[in-house]
Amino acid sequence: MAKPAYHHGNLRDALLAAAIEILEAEGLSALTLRAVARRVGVSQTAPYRHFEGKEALLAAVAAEGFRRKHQIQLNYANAAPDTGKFRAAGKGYVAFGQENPELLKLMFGAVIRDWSQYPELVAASRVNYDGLLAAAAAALPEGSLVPAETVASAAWSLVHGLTLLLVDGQITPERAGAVDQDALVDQVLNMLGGPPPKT
Amino acid sequence: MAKPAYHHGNLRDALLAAAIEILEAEGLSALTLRAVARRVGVSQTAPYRHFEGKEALLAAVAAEGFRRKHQIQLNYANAAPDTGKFRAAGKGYVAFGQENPELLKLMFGAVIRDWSQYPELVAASRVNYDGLLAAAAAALPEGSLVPAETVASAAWSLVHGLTLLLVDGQITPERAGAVDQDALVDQVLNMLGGPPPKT
DNA sequence: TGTACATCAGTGAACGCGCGTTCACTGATGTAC
DNA sequence: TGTACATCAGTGAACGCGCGTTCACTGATGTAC
Repeated sequence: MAKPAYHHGNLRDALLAAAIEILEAEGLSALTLRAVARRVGVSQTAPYRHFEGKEALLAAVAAEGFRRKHQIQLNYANAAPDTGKFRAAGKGYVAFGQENPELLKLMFGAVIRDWSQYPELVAASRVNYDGLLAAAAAALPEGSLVPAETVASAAWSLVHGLTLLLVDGQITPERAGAVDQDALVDQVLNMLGGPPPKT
Repeated sequence: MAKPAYHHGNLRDALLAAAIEILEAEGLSALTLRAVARRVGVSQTAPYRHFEGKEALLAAVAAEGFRRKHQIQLNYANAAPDTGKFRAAGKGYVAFGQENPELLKLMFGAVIRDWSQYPELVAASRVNYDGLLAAAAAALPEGSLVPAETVASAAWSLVHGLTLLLVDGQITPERAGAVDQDALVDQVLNMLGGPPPKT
């Protein structure tokens, strides 16, 4: 295992992991096929054994991003009581975005032009979206006049925007009048669907 | 005016306009100094007379973006009655983003690493933010327990996220259970701060 | 009004670089018998 | 168990390309007298 074998054994996964590391450390413009190969310690043409080309690698990275994000949101929700699962999933979203801001932007940006070419990506994002919808439905008070789809879209928008504005430094605790970032996130989430509870 | 003079006369503005056109038509990766010069019909080194380098051009483009966005939001707010100005400014945000999605991402993305190097950019974004804060304060019911900063941050997050998810095709009227995009935006905006009014 | 000259905007050739992708190849693996 | 051979993962040289930036330059403008 120590010395590099001719056959890597798990090159595809290693390339994906390296790509995400480069993405977060140096940004999208530094994420090149050659840089990924370099980081794994393999020749610059080796990635073509596992990906059709650069865009296919990016699509696989994005799909992996959706899987990781979904898992984090599940973890957050599972750790919360029933009444707090929807909010907890939102906090998981923010947490994922703060650890992987560039990945999040790749997942939602227009870098991958035609998603239909990458079923793995479509599937991973679909699983994540279905989780959102189910959580929104479960969080609705019974007899609600608002459909779950609307709540889901609004919650998604709020959390997505908050995450991006936080990681880009546009919203800060200072600007938002909050003592720290946790309080900031709570205050913003409280604004969805009603005034904050009077404590 | 018809034939190209040796001195352009307004090259700086022409370069900015060309840069925005390229950005929206072909994306950030196509936005190169050479492409901008080409589009204006000037030698590839001419931009250096007006910008220190590529990043300075990008910063000027982002600043122009903030100015345009601010103006559109003002136009929307001015056309609305007092009670609807805050919401109208939000709709102006969405409208700007739909016409200039790549520009919006450049303005808020991490492409320009150190804003402090570009006072024009800091000033333009500041003006825009101050407008948000003032509109949020004006929209608060008297005696509100929620500070304007919190409302501003939540509204900004909601509208920013909605805009990006719309232009990236992640939220659609179909997914959100809305008849069309106007209705979708209204429904999502209604979710801020309380349940929708029973019509 | 005319001229000398400083200033400044734009030119065009050139540099070094890293990129995505292709190609013919070689080394390792696993299967048939 | 041993051997022949097909398969497949990874190699390394090479291609053409567009990029940001530099340099010495030239043409146009405007000001001093």
